[in-house]
Amino acid sequence: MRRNLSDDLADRVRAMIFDGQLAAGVRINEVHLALEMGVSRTPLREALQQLVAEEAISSVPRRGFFVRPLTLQEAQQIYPIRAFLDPEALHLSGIPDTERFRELERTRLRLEKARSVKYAIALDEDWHRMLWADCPNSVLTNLIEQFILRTRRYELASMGDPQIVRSSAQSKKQIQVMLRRRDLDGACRQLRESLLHGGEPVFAWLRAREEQITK
Amino acid sequence: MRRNLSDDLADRVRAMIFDGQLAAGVRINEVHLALEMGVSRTPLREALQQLVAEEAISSVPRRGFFVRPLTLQEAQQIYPIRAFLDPEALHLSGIPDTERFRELERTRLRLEKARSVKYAIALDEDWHRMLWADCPNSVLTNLIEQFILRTRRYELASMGDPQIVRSSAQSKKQIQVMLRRRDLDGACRQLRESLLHGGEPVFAWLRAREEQITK
DNA sequence: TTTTGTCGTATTGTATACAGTATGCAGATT
DNA sequence: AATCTGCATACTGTATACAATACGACAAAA
Repeated sequence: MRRNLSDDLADRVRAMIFDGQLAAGVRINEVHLALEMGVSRTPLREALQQLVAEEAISSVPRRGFFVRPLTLQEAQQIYPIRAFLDPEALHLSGIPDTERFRELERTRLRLEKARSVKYAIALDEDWHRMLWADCPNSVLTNLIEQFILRTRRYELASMGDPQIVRSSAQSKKQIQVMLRRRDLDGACRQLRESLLHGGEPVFAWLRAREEQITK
Repeated sequence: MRRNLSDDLADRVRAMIFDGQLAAGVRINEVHLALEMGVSRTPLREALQQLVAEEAISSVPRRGFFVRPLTLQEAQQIYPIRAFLDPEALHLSGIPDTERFRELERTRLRLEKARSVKYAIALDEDWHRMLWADCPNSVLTNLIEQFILRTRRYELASMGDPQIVRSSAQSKKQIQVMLRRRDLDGACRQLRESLLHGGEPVFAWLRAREEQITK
């Protein structure tokens, strides 16, 4: 099904935000950006509205669209939410089948060897998606996908080194072990812990940065 | 801060969907609707995109916008989500202060006496909002607000009688009692149960309706 | 009778034009 | 010097115009 220009634009602008081409906090000039992207303002505005719904940008009536800044406060609110969404989805998924176990392990190993940050983050996301791949509640999984986008932005910004992403490798292994033992509740608890602590490097980075700005 | 026309339109169209003026499943004719509302297509389309983000309508490229149908399947996915979002928010809010207790009780009493369905639903929503009024995680509360909109549509459609809304009155009372006893965890559990069962009348209505359609 | 193809029309997608408003600067006023 | 006021300008908000496409009706062929 062919998509609209607006949808493609949303992807492109999101990418520009994620890789810093559109810096956090800046005002988006619709005329400039439309010209730069070779489209008119109408579909661009529609794309920007989508990104507003994703909370990637904000809209101030009669002032324009702004790339939302990354704040410690927001990060500290987002990660705890994933910490109960993901386990809930895992719980509804049940114990993975053998095929899924293979995929989990394969992804985990690739993640250990990953060199680039972007790739490591993508693998980390994939690993998490596999945990609730069989979740029958698609409203819930769509919700998690939304939050994956929101956390991705923070992780891309804060991780200068794939090392940090891999720091959660140990807990991944542990979760897989518990699942293999068919201890679903235990795995959920472990996943919750993992996600709660997973935000720490991001928080640290934000704290350091906010102190820099203050001084 | 003055809002844009698009935002007002979003409210108006949402209201038209909620009260059935725009029936579930129908295709939205942009030209007609824009004419009818006395505006041009541009801000109307922007409004419709907002409603797409709220999952009130869906968009099929080159075919148009459609009012999303109400399905048993979706209802059965939405209510369980609120059943863990709301308690989480209550948990983060902590025990309400005395002022909030008064508000809770006042709202609960009004709800018992409510005559119209719309009013009863509004009071029910307000009562729930008060439970997590002190929740510091605004990302979470915004999320719940989104889901309140989604459940509201189902409740407005299914409840021909304020009686049904009041059916959860007993558990409200119980939750308040537990909070007064400063048993936060107990109240959260009770709230979870209440929300899980709260969907039942809606499910029953949808089941009955879907059978009607099938036969 | 069914199917397929073509054409006209209605409708969405995109571009452009116009209107209204926020912003910054120059000069005036205290 | 500081603040205010008016104006020019750049930008967003909305309307309109144009392009592309989906859909239905009708006709021709199997």
